[in-house]
Amino acid sequence: MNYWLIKTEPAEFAFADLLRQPARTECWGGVRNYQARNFLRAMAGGDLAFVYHSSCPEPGVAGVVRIARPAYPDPTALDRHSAYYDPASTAAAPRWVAVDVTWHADLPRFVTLADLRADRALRELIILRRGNRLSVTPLLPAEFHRICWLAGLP
DNA sequence: GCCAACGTTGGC
DNA sequence: GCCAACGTTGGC
Repeated sequence: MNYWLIKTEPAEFAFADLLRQPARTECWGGVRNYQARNFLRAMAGGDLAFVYHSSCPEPGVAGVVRIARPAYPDPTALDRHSAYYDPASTAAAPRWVAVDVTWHADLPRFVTLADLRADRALRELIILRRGNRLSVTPLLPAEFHRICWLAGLP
């Protein structure tokens, strides 16, 4: 079991929007950074990930998803009408990947960015590093469980 | 391979 | 809107 943190802009797609998707499942694509892509590739079915809201009035951790389907070619990269279309990616040689994520748990408490920064146990969290921009990052099991605790999960 | 220019991210 | 930080691009 591996643990992850994935970013989204809630104005585009918020954690709560998962509840309105068929089977509470969404294709998580559009990642266009090689390091983040490699983390997507490293995900296994059943892994858990926090969904983090960024570029919004209250940045922070909003919920937990489970990886329902591991990496496959990102359909948005091949779709001419998608904002994430990449002409350098082809069906024969796909450059980008997506995973499917399924709703796993709501959080009793929204964990703000300030909460994360204030917690000494989370000092090494990748997204707290200066200048970090990765939209997909791994979490240590201890970090995952610490954030669960901050969120009021059992 | 270097590196300047440019674009993007994301908190504030 | 600002700006720091970083990734990518492309000329050389």
